[in-house]
Amino acid sequence: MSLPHPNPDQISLANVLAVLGDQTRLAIVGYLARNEGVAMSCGQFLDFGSKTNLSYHLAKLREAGITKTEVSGTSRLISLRRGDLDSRFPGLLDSIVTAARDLPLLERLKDDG
Amino acid sequence: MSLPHPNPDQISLANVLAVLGDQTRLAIVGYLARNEGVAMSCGQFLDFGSKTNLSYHLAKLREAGITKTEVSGTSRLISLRRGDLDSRFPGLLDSIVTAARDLPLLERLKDDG
DNA sequence: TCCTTAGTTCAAAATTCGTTGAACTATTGA
DNA sequence: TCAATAGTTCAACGAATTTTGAACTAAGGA
Repeated sequence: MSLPHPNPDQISLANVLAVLGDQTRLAIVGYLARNEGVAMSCGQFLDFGSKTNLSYHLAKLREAGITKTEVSGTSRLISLRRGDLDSRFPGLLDSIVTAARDLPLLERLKDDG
Repeated sequence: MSLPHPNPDQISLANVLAVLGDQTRLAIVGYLARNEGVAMSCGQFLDFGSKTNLSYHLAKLREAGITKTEVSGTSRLISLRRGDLDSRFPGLLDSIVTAARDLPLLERLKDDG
């Protein structure tokens, strides 16, 4: 129930890379980056997999320190931990998100700019 | 015997991240980056694992397009494919190598600058 | 030619990962 | 209170990954 997040200094580079080395999670992060500022709930990602499956991938992202998950009523709001990632691994998130721009899975959700 | 390498356009972001999301391979890349220009053979990395195990990890790095392996007599010379990586994923390698600078495994080999 | 050095390949074992459905919790709204 | 919505947890399963030792290849030097 408590949704544990690692502290910034507990975020490990190898783990961040391993967690992002998966098509589904990379697509989720690409989508979050492209819509930074907009509140995202788990349901936004149903194109990427089943509800159960997304719960698994979103937990991996949270546990790696890549995303923040806030409980809001019956849903959860998911966002990138951009500040923490940028200060811990300068330039990493930007280079990944840029390179992920036209990944096949992401194309499915290209309804924005 | 032939040591196949992927073409630059065959290098996949998710695969690069997955392959680097491993302590041993990340340490190898960190060491290669720190000694760019110096010819490296597999034996340089024996501190990171057994001969067999290194052969496995070095093959993964080569197959992902991260390193180049050239046969030279009885040994192989390993180098980063920096140009290919930089043009395909700008900034990625630098941010990873910078962030990997003081990774525990790498400390073992800190005999250089 | 024979030995050594450098590294690969193979098969087996151990581990970890991704996906699934069924059952569950918690919040909201009627 | 009752039902619907949003998401989690659990156990199970197959697939992929890592690690290991034993056997192998290929080049170089004595």
